[in-house]
Amino acid sequence: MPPQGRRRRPTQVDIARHAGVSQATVSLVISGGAASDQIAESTRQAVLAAAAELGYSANVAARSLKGGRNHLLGLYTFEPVFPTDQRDFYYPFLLGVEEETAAQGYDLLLFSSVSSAADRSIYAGGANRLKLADGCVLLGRNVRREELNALVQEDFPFVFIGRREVDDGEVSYVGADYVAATSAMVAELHRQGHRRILYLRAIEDTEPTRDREQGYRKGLAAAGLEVDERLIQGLADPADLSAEHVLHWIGNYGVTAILVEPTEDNRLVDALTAMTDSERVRFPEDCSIALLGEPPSWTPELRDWTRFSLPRADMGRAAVGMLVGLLGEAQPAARQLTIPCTFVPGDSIGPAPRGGRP
Amino acid sequence: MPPQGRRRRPTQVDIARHAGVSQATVSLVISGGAASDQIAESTRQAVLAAAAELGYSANVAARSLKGGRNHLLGLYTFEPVFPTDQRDFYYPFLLGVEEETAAQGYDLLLFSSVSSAADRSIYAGGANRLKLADGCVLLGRNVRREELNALVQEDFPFVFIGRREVDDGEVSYVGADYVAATSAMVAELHRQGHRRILYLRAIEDTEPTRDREQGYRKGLAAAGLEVDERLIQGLADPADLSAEHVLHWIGNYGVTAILVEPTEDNRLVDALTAMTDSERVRFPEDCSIALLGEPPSWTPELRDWTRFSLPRADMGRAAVGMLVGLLGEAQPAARQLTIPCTFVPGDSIGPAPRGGRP
DNA sequence: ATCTCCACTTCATACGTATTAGGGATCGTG
DNA sequence: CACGATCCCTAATACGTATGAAGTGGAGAT
Repeated sequence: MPPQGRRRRPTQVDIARHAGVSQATVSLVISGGAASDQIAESTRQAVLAAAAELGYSANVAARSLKGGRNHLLGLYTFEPVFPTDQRDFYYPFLLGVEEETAAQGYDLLLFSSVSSAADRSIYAGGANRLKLADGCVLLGRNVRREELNALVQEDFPFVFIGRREVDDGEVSYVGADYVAATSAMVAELHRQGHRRILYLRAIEDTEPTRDREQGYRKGLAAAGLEVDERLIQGLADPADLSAEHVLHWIGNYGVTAILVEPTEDNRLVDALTAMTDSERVRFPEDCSIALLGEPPSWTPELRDWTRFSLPRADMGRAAVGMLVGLLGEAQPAARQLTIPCTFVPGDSIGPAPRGGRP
Repeated sequence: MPPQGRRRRPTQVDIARHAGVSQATVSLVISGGAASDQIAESTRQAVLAAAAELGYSANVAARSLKGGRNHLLGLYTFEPVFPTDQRDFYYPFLLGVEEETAAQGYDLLLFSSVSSAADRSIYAGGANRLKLADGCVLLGRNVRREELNALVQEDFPFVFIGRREVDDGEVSYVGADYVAATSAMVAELHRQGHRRILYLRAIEDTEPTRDREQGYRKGLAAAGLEVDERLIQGLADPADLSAEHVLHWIGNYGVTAILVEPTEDNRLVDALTAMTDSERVRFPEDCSIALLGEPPSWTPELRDWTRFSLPRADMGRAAVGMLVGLLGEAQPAARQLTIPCTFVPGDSIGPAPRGGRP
């Protein structure tokens, strides 16, 4: 006996019975594809009427099990986006993804059910949850490498927002051109007379960090400057950045400018603001400083730090466009797209101080 | 011949063959449920080893096909949320919905694939798209009544954010208490000496508007004031609100205070700002003014209008909680929940001018 | 009248998993 | 030795859809 509490949702079989045809006919009418013009108009109408009357809607699971498309794109983030202050950073990506998904005629499936950080796994419960969607956009800094590898091995169609690499195989991505942007930032500082430029990088060795370092070295080379490895400093937590640090670098290394890699949250900006407020070191009079990226949100009362900004919504849109492209191909090959960043002049860099160490 | 381009992912059958057991045994081991302690330890290990070696991951589609539920909650908005400036209004709802959805262990399906306003129908394509999800949260002001009716008839589980009524049957909703909030606003104005209070309502006769009007009448009654029907004015577009209007009301009707129903976009605030800038009428010196709700986003440089604000994220969370509750019931009955609004004092109301008409 | 052809519809099956009823050993017991 | 009991496993089936093959009936041709 079927459960009588919640009425079972109607299936194609129900419609078929109701309209006096076979389930196969219903399928042909509903999915409306190539073979559907084989159906007589009267039959088609009868089926549609029955479907409307019974309130039919296709079962996604069955459809995608069969191998067909269900017109869902997934969005999966490796970090929790919504509850934290990171959301200000990720929201523009989401916007772009959402917008383009709608424009392409897909619906968006937000993978978010995680009870704890440990559960934040694509393969939670032994299953690749992403497979519910036709393809997936991935996002986030703290990638689980083994999962990314597995995804590539399964060759599930996905596009990463941000450049990513895996050991074997290639990842499709839409990335920001950190190399060029960082290099340009070095060039600008060099133009203003700086010769001792410190690069403050994240500890983790992720692609975005590697790209910035590469841009730093490239920029120095282009300017004809030597790389002093002591000027590449790792910082576990940008909140640790203090006036003491900066004064030490100025005094001991002759540093006149600092490039800082920001985080997706507000820690870096908070640290900078604290430093400014302490008035122990002035930017850019004592030292120029520029951000290799853009903190989450920019409110007008915040200081206009020199930086470059990512076209986040554009990247989201481009990722969806690429994904839909991949889905259309029989033998999809990985694609890569790099989008330039925008230089934001700001007011935290200036000419190198004259009194610097020679 | 299997397609060699996209390699087929291993299934339980593959593992079974590999481990020399049956598919059923694999399923028992993998899903690990109640009956899995029936399996000999040696067999279990063999299966797990084979699964690991082949890189098995369960197929969600098949799993949820078998089970009926797919652990998806839908979010459908009757207005386009993302590309417009309305998004600032709807975003907090989305936040709450997303957060609670994740907390409840569901994924969120955003229905957004609409190419035109005409397509913005639940029943586009003759099928109820919402049914892709186990249940759905609905949102938006411009509801399609006939669709809402149909949804209720189908008894598809859904919760509306905002109070809604249908002709027959009951809608589950999480609404804001506009009646109490508006009534309280009237009381506050009365306390400050106002006797001639104009209510500027939306033209459309939706529940939120009706509730505000009810609160207005209730507030007047509680203050012992008569209702002058001329003081209830409809405004098709809040952008039409001008200094001329206000001066006319002050001069001809003796109005000393105005209550305005805001829109989800920035039109009302723009109109108010324009009026303030024109300096033809001053708030609150010439006339007090308060908003019956809250415009999309509040940036610090914006004037601090007196208003009340909706606990939008809370409403989103509550809606999801209610929906999950409904899904858990065998015979779900409609539920209603009303959440109080917060009074924001602001600076646009003050004591009634003395020189007003008696 | 028989055959062909065409337009339309149905049959049969596959997709991958969960589950229930039961089958085949092995063991203990009478 | 026969019989049930126990343990471990498998066969069979259902879930809802899509699709290539096969079938049906009627119109037209021979």
